[in-house]
Amino acid sequence: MNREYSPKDIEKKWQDIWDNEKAFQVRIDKSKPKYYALVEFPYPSGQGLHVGHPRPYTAMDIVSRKRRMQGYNVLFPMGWDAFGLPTENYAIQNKIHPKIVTKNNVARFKEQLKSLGYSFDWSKEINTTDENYYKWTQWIFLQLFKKGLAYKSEMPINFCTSCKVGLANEEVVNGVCERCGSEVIRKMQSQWMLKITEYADKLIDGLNEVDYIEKVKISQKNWIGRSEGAEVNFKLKDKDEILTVYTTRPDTLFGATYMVISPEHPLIEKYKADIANYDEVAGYREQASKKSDFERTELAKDKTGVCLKGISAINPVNNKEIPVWVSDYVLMSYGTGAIMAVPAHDTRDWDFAKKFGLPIIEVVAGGDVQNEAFTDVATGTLCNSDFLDGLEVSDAKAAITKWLEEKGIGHKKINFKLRDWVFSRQRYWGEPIPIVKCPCCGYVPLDESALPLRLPEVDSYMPTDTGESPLAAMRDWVETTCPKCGGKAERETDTMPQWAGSSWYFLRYIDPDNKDAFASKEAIDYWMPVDWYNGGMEHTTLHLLYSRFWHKFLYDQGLVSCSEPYKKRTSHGMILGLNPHSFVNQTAEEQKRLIAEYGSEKEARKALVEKYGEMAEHPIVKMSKSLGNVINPDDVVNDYGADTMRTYEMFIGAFDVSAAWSMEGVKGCRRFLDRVWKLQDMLVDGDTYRAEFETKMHQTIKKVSNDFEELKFNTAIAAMMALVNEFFKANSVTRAEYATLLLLLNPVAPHMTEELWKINFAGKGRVYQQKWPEFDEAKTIEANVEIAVQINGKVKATLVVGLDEEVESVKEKAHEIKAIADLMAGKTVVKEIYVKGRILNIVVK
RNA sequence: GCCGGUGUGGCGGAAUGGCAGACGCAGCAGACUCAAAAUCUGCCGGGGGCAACCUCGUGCCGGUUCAAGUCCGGCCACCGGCACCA
Repeated sequence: MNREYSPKDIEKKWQDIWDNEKAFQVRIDKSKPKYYALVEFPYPSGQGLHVGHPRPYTAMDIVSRKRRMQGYNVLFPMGWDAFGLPTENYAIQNKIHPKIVTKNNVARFKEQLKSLGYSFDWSKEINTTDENYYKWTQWIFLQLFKKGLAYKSEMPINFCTSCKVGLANEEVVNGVCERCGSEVIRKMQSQWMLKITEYADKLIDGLNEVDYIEKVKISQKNWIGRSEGAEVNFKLKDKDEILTVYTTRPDTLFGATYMVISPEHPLIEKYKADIANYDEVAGYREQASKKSDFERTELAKDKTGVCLKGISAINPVNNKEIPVWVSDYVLMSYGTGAIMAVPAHDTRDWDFAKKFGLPIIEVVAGGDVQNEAFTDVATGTLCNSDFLDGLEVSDAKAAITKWLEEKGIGHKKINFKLRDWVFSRQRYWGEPIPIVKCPCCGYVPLDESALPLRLPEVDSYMPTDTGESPLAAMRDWVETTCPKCGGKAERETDTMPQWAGSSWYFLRYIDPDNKDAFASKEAIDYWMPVDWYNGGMEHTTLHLLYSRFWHKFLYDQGLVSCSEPYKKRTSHGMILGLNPHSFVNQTAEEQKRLIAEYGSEKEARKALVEKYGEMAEHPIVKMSKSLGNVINPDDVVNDYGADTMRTYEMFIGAFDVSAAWSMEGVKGCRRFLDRVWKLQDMLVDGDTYRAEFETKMHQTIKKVSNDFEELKFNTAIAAMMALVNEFFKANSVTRAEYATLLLLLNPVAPHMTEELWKINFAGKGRVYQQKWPEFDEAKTIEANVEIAVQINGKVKATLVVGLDEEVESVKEKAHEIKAIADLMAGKTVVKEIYVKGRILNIVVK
């Protein structure tokens, strides 16, 4: 009898052994195929590790460990995305330097991650707030600046009227300040911008060469929002002026009954004198500018606007005079800031036309345009459109575009929803932007030798009431000399957004201590691209887009050797908690009691909603302190062990779907590991698989190997559980069988399997040094199989046949079964379908 | 409104168009125990039948097929994201 399974006694021990043996440290080794596995590095928040963190980490740890056993040189690094708001806010509240807060949080996170036994190469640890790291973030910014991809622009920021502080989007909740609940307005501020729009096409096209899960590709494409249409010039009546619009529906040009320009459109000021109701228009513009983003969206359905009296336009296709309106449903930031309105075939124009009594002219037949806009482009033919009449929409688009180009009044045009990236934050805890503003030379970049531009010590991290960064108050830091002319100049006081550090971190892991470059050419050529990158769905648009943009830029500068940073991208689901207030999460007794108390389940549910609010209807919710359903990973590791934690995180459900935590489920996984431990007491000699286990062994190796590659960890573990159950039934396991089981299980439960290996297979080294088990396809197939015999598609009997048995023999045997014979009595066989090794379906009449 | 996802036992969830419910949890029964826990073994979708067995069953309605959770068409509900992008 071997000793009890006690994770506490073995887990720390193995973690130390791996550290001492430098088991997972890698260096460039051209004799082996490389494999770069990447997980999103965490933001080290004050709350410590959440049970959601280990899900992707364990998954990629499994992949990494398996790859090593398969002979790959695996890089699996970890670091800290440590600049950010929560740290800064915590620092403000507690008057502790964010550097210290970060240091403490990182220490805690690291200890927690270490306790889970991940095979990270800690020698490559990075931290975005280290000056040796952000030196290179700043360096890349300078390259962008030098190539004209970083520029300054007036942009609105969120500004809290009470705190008098600029807010990040995530600090604005339902249009009010997250902290004080006061109104948030938009305030214009000069901001650094990155010209990501220049890479819009490349970012779409690049998706064709990478292996991302489909929904990630779709969301990237949607975010970039490429649309094809045309720009059309409208003449203003009695003026030498052209108003250009962008439209995706040039085919509906004959239905344009008015035009709309954005409140910010320069036309208003230019023709101020001609606009009879200028005061009204200016008032409307004023009102629109005050509207917060929240109001703009909330009031989306209710259209507002003012007609420009004294100004009108000419529709170029029929020379009809049409009015020009101003409305905030037209955005200055998309297209030309002006539209032609076709109320019959655009929902927004239709709403506006109905409200202001503007004419609606049908130009695509097929709908009922007086009652509803007809926007279907797949059906319908053109009407009331002169030379376009009778054409399908797509043909009409081509015809009118050609016509416009011939007449010189319009041309084909592609537009993107993607906007340039607002790269400034009026905050302290971020990378300083290495730019100096000189009264003579304008914006001047620091010399590369001046990097890193360190964050200075300040007295207060609180943003200023002008909306500027706290750095602005540091006069002796701000006041500097111009690198170009040597005259007096001021430093940029904005810092970079949190996205900056994470836009290139995978490049630093491969050569983290390099002093001369962000990474050496040799390291880049060997390790890049990332072979498999897993992360959360919440980062599939922005982070992925931003980092691909930076990488493509570096590629264009010849600084990296591949145009896409990530070969493969997958996503994991969130870990949620059970809502303790929800009816369905009550125990059976409690449910009965509630039904008795309130008369019916419906009434009981209603009562719970009254008591706990709408949330009570949702059985699965985000973990929150107020609900008391937060699970602390440390507790799970303490009570059940890291291996159980890892196993459960993988067994909880399909990897890409959200799952609710269950402590009962954790216990089940611990029981499974206990059984694996106990198997050593059933160990019998045998260097091979026993005949009766051979198929099962090969099947399990195949299943586990394939499932680990496809992120189907739950079914891989289920297969191992089933195998263990078989050994228990036999009350024995051979050494060969047990060894294979331990190797298969090692990526999931590395500590326990190393310990069992050491106890039972002494002298054979570590599990992490072993080869991954192989299977023989031929041996995964059973010689004899049980098939189902159906009559008219319904299973009536089962039958054991040889896999390669002749069809006639199978049929013969089936007809001999009494139940089948009885059912067929007096019927004629229409046909019989035999699917090899699966089913025999006899169709009778 | 648009995009994406999900819907299967009491619960988490399995099922290349081929025996729905693998594996786990909870539950029930038995073994062990003075007893309980732990452990081991068995049962475990609903309805009917003493039983062999019959019958219904994968959100709803229709279709394709010898055969549909799976494919096609039309809905419904919930979740996530985007949201006046012309």
